[in-house]
Amino acid sequence: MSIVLLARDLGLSISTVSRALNGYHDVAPATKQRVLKRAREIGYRPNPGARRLKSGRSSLVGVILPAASDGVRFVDSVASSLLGGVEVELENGGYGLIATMQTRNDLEREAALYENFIKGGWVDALLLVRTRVADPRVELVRKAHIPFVTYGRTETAEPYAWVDTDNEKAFYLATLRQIEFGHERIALLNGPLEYNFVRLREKGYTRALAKHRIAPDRLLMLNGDLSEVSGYALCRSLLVSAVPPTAIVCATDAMAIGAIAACRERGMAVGREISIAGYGNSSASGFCDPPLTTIDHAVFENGRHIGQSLLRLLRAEAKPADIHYLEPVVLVPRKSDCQRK
Amino acid sequence: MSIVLLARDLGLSISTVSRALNGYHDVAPATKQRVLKRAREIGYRPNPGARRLKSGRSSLVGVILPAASDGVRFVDSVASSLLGGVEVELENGGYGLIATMQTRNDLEREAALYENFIKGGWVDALLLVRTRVADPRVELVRKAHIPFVTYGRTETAEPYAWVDTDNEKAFYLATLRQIEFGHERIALLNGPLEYNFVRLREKGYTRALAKHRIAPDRLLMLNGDLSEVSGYALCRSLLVSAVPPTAIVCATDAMAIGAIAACRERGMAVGREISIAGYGNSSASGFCDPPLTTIDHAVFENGRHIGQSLLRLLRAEAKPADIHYLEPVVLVPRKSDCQRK
DNA sequence: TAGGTTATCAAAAACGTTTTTGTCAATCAG
DNA sequence: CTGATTGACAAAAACGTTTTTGATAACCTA
Repeated sequence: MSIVLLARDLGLSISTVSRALNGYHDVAPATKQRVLKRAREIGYRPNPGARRLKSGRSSLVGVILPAASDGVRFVDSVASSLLGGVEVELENGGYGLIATMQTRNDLEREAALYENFIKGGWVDALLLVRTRVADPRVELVRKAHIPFVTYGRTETAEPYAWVDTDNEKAFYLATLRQIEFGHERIALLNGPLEYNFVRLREKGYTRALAKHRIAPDRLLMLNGDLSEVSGYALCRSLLVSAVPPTAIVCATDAMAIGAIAACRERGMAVGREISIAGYGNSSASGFCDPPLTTIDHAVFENGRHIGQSLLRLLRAEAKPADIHYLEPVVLVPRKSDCQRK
Repeated sequence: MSIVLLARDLGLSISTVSRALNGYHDVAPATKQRVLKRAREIGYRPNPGARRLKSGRSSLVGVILPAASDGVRFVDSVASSLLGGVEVELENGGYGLIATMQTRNDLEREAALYENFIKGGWVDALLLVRTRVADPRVELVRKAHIPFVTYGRTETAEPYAWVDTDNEKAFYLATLRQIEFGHERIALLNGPLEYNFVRLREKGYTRALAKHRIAPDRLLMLNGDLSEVSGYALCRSLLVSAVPPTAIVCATDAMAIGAIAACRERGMAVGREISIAGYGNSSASGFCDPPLTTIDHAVFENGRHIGQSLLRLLRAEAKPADIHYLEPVVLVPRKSDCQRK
């Protein structure tokens, strides 16, 4: 019974205190200041359950972090920066960010988890990460009539709010660089095809090839998970093939590091005899041997854009269809790729 | 008005429905089944705000994830596995896990954040990660009278519930291995001294030295953050010193990878001319050149222990003082360390 | 000066649960 | 057969807010 105590202490009614606290205009400026001051002194904190119950708002944005399975660990790669950026922006708008984990990743479980999270009424808006090409989550969330922003796009008819990194451009650039180095047999070590960013990276790759009239070779486009192990295994299989590639672009720095290990094992000098590029500009990428040519993308900035977008949606300042942001990428040239021998 | 709808539909009173749903014993088994069945059909979901408001329980455990600053990125390293383990166990007990981010890491902000999180009343229990030697958070949380478990220990008089990895043992083992290789000048690249695990790793290191009557050399015990950049910089400074070490044990695999890069730069063959070991058994550690000798610790298992401990605390099956678990570690020998030349 | 605005505050009704207390019949012990 | 116990349900009072509606006085306009 906290607000009544505060009201009694101030000699005011609960309603006036509530309205003062929530910045309504029908309370005298002097009283408002008095209430605010006393509330701070007394350490008054509105009960979020009660507030949520009455007003239907929780001032919280939610995100469900995908399971760490198959080497595709969202949390371990960019979550920290991304969510940091989101949080910073939301904080300005008076919102908080809560996350929960998705331990299993079968579809039924996933749907149930999202249902619970939304219907549970803990959050006012949602952030969807790791979007898939066909992603049932966006329909699910849309039906719940709760504002949401996706990090990464998906294939759906209805418009929705998204923020994404320019994956296609990234792989267009990386591939183009290899072509300019004189390479023609360029392999692509990519991730699981269900993810939308994987498709986009493939698209960028093929577009670069097409520009220079190089026929894409299906045998050079391999898909694994995004881990070092996978990069190692796929690269190995490439190297023993009849006509091995002279350059390899990888979906992640981790894969590239695995690929480098595979080359080393076969006695091939990466950055001299074979060309390798990664993606992500991970902290390790500058310290492997040779230092990895990679793509830098501003994850934190993406997070901030997401945060701003969520606020605009929550304040009804914009419609989902109006919110699209594509973060540019920049190629970081280092020593792992080279002129064709 | 959801439970009243359900009650009306069933021709029962709200109280009976509520008691049936919450498994009280004063409702006939037949009625209970009927209620449960209909509730599932109708898709009834108790409003968590209302429940929390009335009962004071939210069935949620919270964790605040530290900011990604100074290269010390908790989220990016172990959070995914750890929280996965926690979640899996909590789920069995009917609890959920929610996390929020700590974007700034000054002490006042931190205290305010924890205050809000607890007093806000969103969670029934707390998980504290990244414990420091003197950690104001445990006092803060204790005073709030909310059950909590720490991942990592801290120095405090009062007993508390903790789960930890055997950091001391890990560095005892890693250092011992170097000594057995014949090394005497063994450097330690460690993290920020404010963290408790950093102290413990130092302790393990000095204990191993002491066992073989090697005087610890302060000039060989360096502290940075836990990143590749830091490992690189610190190793570099060591190599140009008057009497460089012949072996280096590092607080993280990332630091070790940085250190390897520094050695390579100076033309020193790691694993032949100089001995380097890491910690964490990160996915990259097996693929660097040379593959890194490191320490494996079961993060997911730790998470499960934390989850179980939280449940025991929440059910008042145990006192905090009774909950202590030290996860064993295992050394993973690879090629980055070697006999002294 | 009379009637209508406006500014400032208060009363009271919700929001959807849980929990305490109460009711009524059926069962039991002696 | 009677008084006490138990089993199964219902009534109603909270929990701490927000919001709708009302009230009062002070201020305008004509």
